[in-house]
Amino acid sequence: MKLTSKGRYAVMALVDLARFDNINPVSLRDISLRQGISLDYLEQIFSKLKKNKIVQSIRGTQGGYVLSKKPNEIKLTNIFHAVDEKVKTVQCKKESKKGCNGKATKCVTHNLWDELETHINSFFERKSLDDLLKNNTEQRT
Amino acid sequence: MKLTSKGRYAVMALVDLARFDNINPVSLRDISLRQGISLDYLEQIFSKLKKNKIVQSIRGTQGGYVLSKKPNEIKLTNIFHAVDEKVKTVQCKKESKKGCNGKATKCVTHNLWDELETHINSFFERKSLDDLLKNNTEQRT
DNA sequence: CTATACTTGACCATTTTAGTCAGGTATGTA
DNA sequence: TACATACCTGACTAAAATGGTCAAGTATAG
Repeated sequence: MKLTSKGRYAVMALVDLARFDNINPVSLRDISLRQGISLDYLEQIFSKLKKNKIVQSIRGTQGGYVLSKKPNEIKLTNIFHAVDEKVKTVQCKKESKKGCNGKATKCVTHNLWDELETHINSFFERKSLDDLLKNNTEQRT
Repeated sequence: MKLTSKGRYAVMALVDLARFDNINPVSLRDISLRQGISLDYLEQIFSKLKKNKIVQSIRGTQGGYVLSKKPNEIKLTNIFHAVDEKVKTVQCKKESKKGCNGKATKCVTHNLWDELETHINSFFERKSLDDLLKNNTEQRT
């Protein structure tokens, strides 16, 4: 089980954005430099964040991105969902009530993964961008 | 983030084992047939489980594997650890106190992933093979 | 002595990841 | 109006991880 860097980058970029977008729109180039993330990759990520209405874009010179909601309204769940970072625990398709792996019965672990998914998602559901902002400010020296 | 099938197979196989090993050692061939997991792949998995003293092997005709502890003493944590299924959240090396991604400061999300890891591990820590056995027995019709 | 079943290690196809590259298009400013 | 900035899109790709297979053993019960 692992968390991909796409999700991590998305969170890092949004924290960065949240810190500066009350002044001006923030360009991806700035985020790229500050966070050490490839510009081209950021563009892919922001394209998804935009589709999911987490950020808004402002084109042209001096353009950039701004959050489309307040930091405390943006849950990590929303971010991960936007960039397709999802907790995939089981392959067994949920639709097929019959069972998993072509067996007649549910595989013995089916319920386990369901529980796990719920457990993890509850964590992401609780955390908002705002929480991270605070946390980070405290840490700065 | 996803859970690989190696971890899932390991749990499935061990539940199977726990159900039958009080009678005879259970051969991988039987598990393979019952659970629909490739025999060759099972061998890889059991090699690791054995190294981590979760199962014992008995060679020869009528041989097979048995659990080396009681089901309630085998936590999911142990199983996942044995088959190298770990929750990898951050790439930033923990050793290098300096920071992540070559930055001078910790990346803003560093603590977040640590928290998440703890959160997930606590789930696996609570669950034992025994829990799954009960759960499964109840479900059988 | 032979069938069964564990043991080991090399190998491989496919998929996913983490990007890069090459073009655009829109728009504020000079 | 020109042009620099910055968003936008899609195709492409190297490297790693995944989910196995294959081959050649070794140990032991019967």
